[in-house]
Amino acid sequence: MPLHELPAYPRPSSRLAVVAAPPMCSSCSLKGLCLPAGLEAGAMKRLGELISCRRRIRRGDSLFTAGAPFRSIYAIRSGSLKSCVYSEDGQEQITGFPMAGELVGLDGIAHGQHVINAVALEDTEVCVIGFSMLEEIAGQVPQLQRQLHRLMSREIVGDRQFMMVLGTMRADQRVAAFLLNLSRRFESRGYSAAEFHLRMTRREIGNYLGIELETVSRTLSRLDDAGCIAVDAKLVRILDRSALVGLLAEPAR
Amino acid sequence: MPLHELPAYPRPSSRLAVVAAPPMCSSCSLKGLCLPAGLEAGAMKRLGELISCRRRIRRGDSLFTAGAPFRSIYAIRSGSLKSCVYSEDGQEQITGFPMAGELVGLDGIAHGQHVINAVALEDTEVCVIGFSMLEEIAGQVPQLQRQLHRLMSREIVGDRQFMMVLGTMRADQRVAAFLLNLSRRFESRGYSAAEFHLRMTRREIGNYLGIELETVSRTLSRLDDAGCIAVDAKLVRILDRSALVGLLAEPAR
DNA sequence: CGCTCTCTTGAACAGAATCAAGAACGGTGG
DNA sequence: CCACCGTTCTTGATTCTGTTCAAGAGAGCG
Repeated sequence: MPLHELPAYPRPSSRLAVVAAPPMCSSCSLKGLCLPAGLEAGAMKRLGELISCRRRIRRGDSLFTAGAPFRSIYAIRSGSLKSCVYSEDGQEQITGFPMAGELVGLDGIAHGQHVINAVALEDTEVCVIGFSMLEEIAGQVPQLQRQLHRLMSREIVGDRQFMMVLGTMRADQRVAAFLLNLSRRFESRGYSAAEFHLRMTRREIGNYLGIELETVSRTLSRLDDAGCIAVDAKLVRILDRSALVGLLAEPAR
Repeated sequence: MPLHELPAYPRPSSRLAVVAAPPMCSSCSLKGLCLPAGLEAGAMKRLGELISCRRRIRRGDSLFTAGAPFRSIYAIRSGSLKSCVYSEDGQEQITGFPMAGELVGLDGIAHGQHVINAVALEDTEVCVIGFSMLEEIAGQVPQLQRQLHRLMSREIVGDRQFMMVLGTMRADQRVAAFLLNLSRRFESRGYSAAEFHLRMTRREIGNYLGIELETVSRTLSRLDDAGCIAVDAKLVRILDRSALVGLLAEPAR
């Protein structure tokens, strides 16, 4: 069954935007990817205490916007987001497409208010984690502290590696790198690595990759013609993974 | 007196690469920028305890390389570095030019070993901060914990904002943004915002900005002709700051 | 059902890369 | 102190990748 038909998670029946039900990290299927990764039972219980509530964001709505006061970070339970920054003249730059199991909002720690915007690409649910409480408990539970640091560091590493994409790659390599990245992340969430649904538009992909939407479209068509992938609108199937990997190994721009 | 003639800090007379003398954050002129920023006396003392030693790196030598086990982070006392990642085929991507008062090595937390390389652009001195000890003391000193998180978050925010440069800007805008960024950072360290010395080559600037070194050279010449800046080899004077800022506001690529 | 947004594809154009050559600089050793 | 070498930098000519402009097809939504 293709990914886009799967209900990511059963919807709670409540229509409230904020869901009060205690989420319980220990029973969450994402615990291996998220903040509780590697925590022993006791530490996981402490972590559970501080997850005050869940919040649902409808497609197109913001989880937080630049300038908003920073109080919480968010663990994505289901769905996906785009995180983006805006220049003074309103130009958008998408800096990532966080998905289930990933943490967003870490940008707010620096100055006490968010610098980045997080917009839902589809209906999305997050666990709200009060940050001052998280810091307090992290001070008592070294495992949790370490995991928080690991995740922040991973963010830095990911950003740095993405600079390689923006700094050195041709358009077709950027698109290939993007598809391979999505594939890997879907796979580590238990979905197919070979077939997935793009939640973002060509324009958003292009913006993220530093190329125009027409170039994204053309590149996808060309990779399709070459038999590397099969594109049907937002549905992508990876037919020849090694060809994509090979593209990245090419001498580059 | 132009910046490049100023001795950044008095050199210790010892010729050893590792300097044992206790550095004392409280008396360091960079304490307002670095890890001790905002710490009260007690917390600063605890921080001082865990700075085991200083280390000097000669121009061209590495502070750490990708793959090296992660044990410490480093606070730059004087000098400057380039941090870079390499692809499997050896392609370099420079991800930043950290300077005095900034922290490097945070990339290592994620996987217990460094992912990034840090190479000295000039003779450089750093304070070595054992990370497990830092985490331990941060657990006891909330102020320090908060400051560590702030600095990691700042790293993330800076990376995201730099993606705007790589993703949306023309070559001349990238160069202008680069110069303005350097200017601001020199200024916050007490140096002139209008006149400074580039510690990196045109090739390194181009690599960082995702353009070719010829384009960097041409752009600098053009900005010079336009009267925005005066370039004499590695010495840059900013003559018309608002013109540079105006460039950034232009509709972009 | 019609509207808007998204996507694809083509043609012309432009900005930056590449190739090339010479000048300037910095370090080394005679 | 100066000649030499390699590296860095500048500048020009040419090429090419990707952008821009344009038009039509397709999909989603009220």
